[in-house]
Amino acid sequence: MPEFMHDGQLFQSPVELALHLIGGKWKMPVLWRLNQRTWRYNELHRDLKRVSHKMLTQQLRELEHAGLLTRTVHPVVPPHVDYTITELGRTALPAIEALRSWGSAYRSAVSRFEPRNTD
Amino acid sequence: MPEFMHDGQLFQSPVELALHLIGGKWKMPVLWRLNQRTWRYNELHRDLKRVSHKMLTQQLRELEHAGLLTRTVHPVVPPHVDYTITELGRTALPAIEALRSWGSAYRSAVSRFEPRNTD
DNA sequence: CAGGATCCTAGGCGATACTG
DNA sequence: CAGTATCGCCTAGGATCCTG
Repeated sequence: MPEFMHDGQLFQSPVELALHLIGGKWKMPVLWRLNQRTWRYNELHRDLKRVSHKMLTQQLRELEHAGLLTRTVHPVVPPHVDYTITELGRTALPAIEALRSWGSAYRSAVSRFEPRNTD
Repeated sequence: MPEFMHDGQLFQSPVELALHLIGGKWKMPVLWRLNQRTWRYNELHRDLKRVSHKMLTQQLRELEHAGLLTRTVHPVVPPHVDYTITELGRTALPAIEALRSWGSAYRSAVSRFEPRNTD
C-alpha cells in the first residue's frame, strides 16, 4: 500500500484520501441533501442547524474544489446561489449510505445495553 | 430525521454518529488492520507511520470505549498489550471498505484530468 | 514495551462587521 | 442573499519526560 500525493498532500491509503475529501463534519450531510435536489445556500444553512456561516462556506468551497458539487450564481438581486451535486459527487453516495447505515445499526446494537432515557 | 443523544453528545444523523465513532484520522486504518489479525501497540505505531504516540493511544481508547476493539494486557515484563477487533467492530468493515473503494475510484477518475508527475 | 502526565504552540473555528 | 475579511479564543495535538 504505497503512499501517494493528491493536491499537494501526502496520503497513505485511499481511506485517508476519502476522509480528507468528504470526512469533514458537514460534507457528507451536504452531499446527502444535494442528492435529492439542488439547494440554495441559506436552505443548507438552516437545515444543518449547528453549522456556522464560515464553516459551511469553507466546506462548500472544498467540495467544489474536489469536483463533487457545482456552484451556480444567478446574476439577480438579491443574489441567488445554488449548489448541485456532480456525477463525480454521486459516486460518493454509496459510501455515505454505508456509513449512514452502519451508524444506524450501531446505535440500535448499543441501545440494547444502554437503557434509553425515560425521563 | 430527529436529533438524538449518544454518550452525552447530540447528533443530527446516523452519519454524524458514524463519523464521530470511526471518522478520526487513524481509526479506520486501525480497524482495517485489526481485521486481519491481532496487533500489538508498537506494530500499529510503526505501521501507521505519521501517527504520534499520544494520538494513537487516544484513538485506541476511543475505539475501545465504543466497543469496537478489545485491549488485552498480558502480565509479563516487559509489558505486552494487543488489540483485537470485536464483533461489533467487524460490522464497520463494509462501510470502511466502501470509503476505501470510493477513495481509490476517485483517485483514478481525477488522474485522468490532472497529468501525473513525470519529473 | 505500553502508556500516563505535562507543557506549549499553531491554527481551527466562532463571532462580528463589511461588500456587492 | 451570499460571501469575504478580520480578530481572538481555545483546544487539538506534538514533543518530552516519567512510571510499572
